[in-house]
Amino acid sequence: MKSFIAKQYACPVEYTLTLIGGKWKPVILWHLANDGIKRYGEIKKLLIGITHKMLSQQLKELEADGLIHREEYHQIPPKVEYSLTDKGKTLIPILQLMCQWGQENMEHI
Amino acid sequence: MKSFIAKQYACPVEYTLTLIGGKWKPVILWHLANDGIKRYGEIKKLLIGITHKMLSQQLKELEADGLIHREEYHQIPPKVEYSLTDKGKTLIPILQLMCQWGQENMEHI
DNA sequence: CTGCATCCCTTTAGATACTG
DNA sequence: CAGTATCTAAAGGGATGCAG
Repeated sequence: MKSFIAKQYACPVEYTLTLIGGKWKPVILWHLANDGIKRYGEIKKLLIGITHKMLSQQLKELEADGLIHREEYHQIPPKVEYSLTDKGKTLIPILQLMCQWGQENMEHI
Repeated sequence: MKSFIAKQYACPVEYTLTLIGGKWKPVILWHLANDGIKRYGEIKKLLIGITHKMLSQQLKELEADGLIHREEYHQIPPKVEYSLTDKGKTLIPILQLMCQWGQENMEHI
């Protein structure tokens, strides 16, 4: 999942999934898509069960892939806000489709 | 990724990704969507680099999740054919969207 | 040809502690 | 409040051999 390493993809779907796949990334993107700008701490409260380390890591990767924007305010205490970039916003239809499909199918578990 | 274990999902997207996420599943589904019925060996030839173990595992999980159908012919040598179920076919739009998004964005790497 | 089991190594993620 | 580093436990995936 190290986005900066050159890699060969057999299929574009595989590439897309390296950017938005995984346990946390889609949920992070989903919240930013719905709520716009969010602070680090706010995101952490929304993602029940995520560890501090994981959230930092995921946000860092999403930023490196140009999907989210990181705005840092140099204050004490620090304050950092995250939001979707234009590229990130183009993923919303995909997230919506997956969300819809999940809702329609997961109830039969 | 053990699909038969009860699990809580914070978001339907997460559930969807446990079914179609990962390195191989979307590609397998993609090929079955395009070509219809395929034999085990044919799929293996299409997925460059996949190991024997991985393919068996992924196919088994996809079958357990009701996304693909497994038709076994009791012959010597054995012959097994795989195809999408109706449920599996409902995923095609999602795969198409992800494929399209990947094509439009991965060229800028 | 297709599938399962085992061994083993690599990768990933959780817990904890520390910095600005 | 936000982020980093380290250590460790657990999961993932490759290679190989055996079975129907």
